[in-house]
Parts: sequence; structure tokens; C-alpha cells
Amino acid sequence: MAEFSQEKAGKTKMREINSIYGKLLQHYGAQGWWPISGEYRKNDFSTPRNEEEQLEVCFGAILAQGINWQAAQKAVFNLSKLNALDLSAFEKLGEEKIREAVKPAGYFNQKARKLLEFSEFYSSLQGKTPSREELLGVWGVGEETADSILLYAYRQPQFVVDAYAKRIFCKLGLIDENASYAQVKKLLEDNLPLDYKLFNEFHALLVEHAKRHYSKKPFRDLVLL
DNA sequence: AGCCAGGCTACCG
DNA sequence: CGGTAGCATGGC
Repeated sequence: MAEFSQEKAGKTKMREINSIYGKLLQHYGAQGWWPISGEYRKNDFSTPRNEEEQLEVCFGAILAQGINWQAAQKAVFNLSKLNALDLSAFEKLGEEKIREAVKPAGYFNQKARKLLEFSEFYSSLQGKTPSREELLGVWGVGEETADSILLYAYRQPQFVVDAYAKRIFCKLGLIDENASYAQVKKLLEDNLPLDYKLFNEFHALLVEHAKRHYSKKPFRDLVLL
């Protein structure tokens, strides 16, 4: 009996989460993340990405930490002007030039170091795909950045939990206010098909929706759309 | 002027 | 463990 109602509740939750995705997609359309060279490629899920694209996603994910995407994009553009989205060229650049390039993205001392540590790690991979654990072992890569890299650079179905996703699912009553990263991630991954294309769009759509309606407290949008 | 932005690390109790 | 100060810039 208890087992039955639990299963029923689980299916209800599953329908609700899938329905949220459907509504967002219908309302905003495909987002085409991750933007490469500032370009959003809607419905382009070609895989595998080449090395330069992977590095741009990884650097972008690090540079976007705690800052708006426009600012992060300026830093990515500065690096691309220096031809530094190529690994060997980046390594020759030197920390001082990297600091200058990433300045618009804020926290430039930390972020320069993070990019350097990451490039060293990436180079050690010799083209193989890193595990989530390996990524988390890199200084400057936390859970959201690791999942963003696995999802957007390596096309793995890892749900990316960011501040926006937490706000939205919390407001919809699906998670507790102080739910951990792992708890939110599990909620989504247990209730969606493990499809990287779906995860890709879902995360991007949550960001788009939150930027419009969950930007500052109090988050007034009780229901979705 | 001040708040906010697609976090992470180090250090605290 | 969970909680939080510090990190820095720029747009609105």
C-alpha cells in the first residue's frame, strides 16, 4: 500500500518535472547552448566537439562563475583574440597576460589561476574524457562547473544545478530551500530521461526563465509562466 | 549609489 | 559536516 502510493507520488513528480520542461521549451524555444564564439547553435548537438570547442566551453564555464554571462563572454573573447583557446598557445601566454584578458569576468587573480590549473589538467587527459571525480579534483572546479563541462563539452547527461535552478524548483515546492547540490541534482536525474540533449536545453531554459522572473528577491513568480 | 551576476576555496564553530 | 567571508568587475 505504502509502496503503491509512493510510486504514484513519484510518477506525479516525474510528470510535473517533465511538464515544466515542456512549458519552458514551448514558451522560450530552443536555446542552443553552449554558445561557441558567441553563436548559439539551435538544435546542433553534434558530437564529439573538437578540442578548441571543448576548451572554450571549459574556460567559459570557469569564467562564468559568480558573474553574468556577458562579462564572462568578454573574457572568452579576449582570450580568443590572443588565440588562447588553443591549448599550446594558451600555455605560452603567461599568467600576467591571462589576468589582463580575464579581467572583465571579475575575480581575475583567481580565475587566471583556475584557467592555468585547468589547462594543465586538460592537457594531461590526452584527449580522453575526464570523470566527474577527476574534474572535481582540479582547483577551481566545483560541482556546477564539473557538470557544465561534462554536459556541454562532453555531451553527458549530467544535470547542472545553479542558483537559478534552485530558486525555481524551490519556488515550485519541489525542493527545500536549503537543499544540497546533490539533492537537487538527484531530483532532476531521477525524474527525467537521461538524455543530454534534454538536460542541455532544460538547464539553458531555466536560466532564461530565471533571468526574466527570478532575478531579485522576493521571487514573485509562484507558478511557471 | 547600490545591488546583482549561470561559484569556488579556505576557514570557522 | 553546514555556514560564510573573500574574491573583483561592470551594467543597470
